[in-house]
Amino acid sequence: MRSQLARKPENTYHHGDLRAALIKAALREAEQGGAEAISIKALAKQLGVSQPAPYRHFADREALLAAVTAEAFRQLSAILREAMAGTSRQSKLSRLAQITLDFGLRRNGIYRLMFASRTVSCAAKGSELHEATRETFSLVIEALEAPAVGYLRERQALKIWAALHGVVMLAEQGLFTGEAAHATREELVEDFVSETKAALAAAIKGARRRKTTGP
Amino acid sequence: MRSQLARKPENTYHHGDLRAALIKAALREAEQGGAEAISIKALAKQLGVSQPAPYRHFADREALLAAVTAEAFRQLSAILREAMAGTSRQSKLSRLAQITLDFGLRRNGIYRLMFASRTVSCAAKGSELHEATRETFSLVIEALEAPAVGYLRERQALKIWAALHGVVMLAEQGLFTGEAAHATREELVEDFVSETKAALAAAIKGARRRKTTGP
DNA sequence: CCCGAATGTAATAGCATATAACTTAGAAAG
DNA sequence: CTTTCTAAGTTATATGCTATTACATTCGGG
Repeated sequence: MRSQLARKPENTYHHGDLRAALIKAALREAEQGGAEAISIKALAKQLGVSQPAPYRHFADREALLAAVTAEAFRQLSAILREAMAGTSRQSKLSRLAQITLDFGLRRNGIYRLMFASRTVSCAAKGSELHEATRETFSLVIEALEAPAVGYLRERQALKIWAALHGVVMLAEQGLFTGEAAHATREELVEDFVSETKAALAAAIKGARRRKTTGP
Repeated sequence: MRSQLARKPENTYHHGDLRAALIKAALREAEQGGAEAISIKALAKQLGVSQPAPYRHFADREALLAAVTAEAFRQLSAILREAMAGTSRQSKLSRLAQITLDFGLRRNGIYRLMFASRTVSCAAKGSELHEATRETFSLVIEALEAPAVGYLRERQALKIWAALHGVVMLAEQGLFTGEAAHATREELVEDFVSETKAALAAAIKGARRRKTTGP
């Protein structure tokens, strides 16, 4: 492995680490315009290499997009993990939710790349991208700290995760800026957080009862 | 205005209604591959006209996408409206939710065009597309039949609408097909539906109390 | 030191968007 | 009925992106 130089070290035939540089630059491009804003040609020009050079590292555009998307998921995971580290047990979920919302709105191009493209759904099971997405989701389950049976937690995790993405989506569409938006995105997210907690608590209670009194 | 013929009436210089035919054909293309699958050139070929012909009806590709997206929203509205017509007051919301989920999964290319592209968020306030999206959303509010103050209904409508789209998104990503998917998409949607109803009922109760006992 | 693999370049094919200049059909006015 | 104007379509072309092929260079291991 060579060191991860962001730029070509000037007048050298080889770039240093073109693969990493491509992903980094592509992420920057996608920041505004999403996947559509990622152009192999433009990236090559930016990095001072010839157009076909990127094809030495990625089979085609889709492969680059997949790698970029995986990197984006890892970044989100890192942000979430760090934020949740210094947070009390009971406010972990709220923090995860608000940070995801913020990420989805501020870095919306990236967000669309991650959740709204076909790239993800086409990712094979063992692929880098597939692993990255599952790892992010596992943080959601983690945030739902509770002495619950696995599948109860997973169900609530799925729900809060889904709700969260829905809010980002609608916010993007401008459904909150309308004349009759009597709730902020943050409020809605907080609603979902508390409903999730309540539902999980109720489910646990129900499960215990069934366990002690029999099925 | 000329009649809305789907195909070119053979050997005529003019098409008949190229604009409508383009939207129809584009919608068919997007069914599988989303917005990316829509190619002006390919559409022109399909309809038997020259490549630049579509530009007489749409300024550029974006404009065509916007029109197609608006049409998709109108179709969804029509489906929802029809389904809800013959449904009891209390199961309207559930029906709307399940039908939207089904639409999002079966016609996923179209769905991504509607909710996951930048086309919608860029739509100007008075535009055809903007109107179409707001009309669809108004059906959600309508489905939440309840003697509630407007903004209470709207808040819950936003929530269920968001949650719904999140479920579609995750389903697309394959988060339900994993080894540990202990809940179907339909079950999650039903969860959201009942939680929404409960939350709305609670909110109404709270509002009444504040009204009678003072703020 | 040399050879092979990895990585980059130049040239080019193919497809899509979009524009310009020209043509035709149809309708409206005289 | 003819003239004329406009909407709608055509051919030709410029530009930009993806991707492939054949060739060149660098680097590291034997």
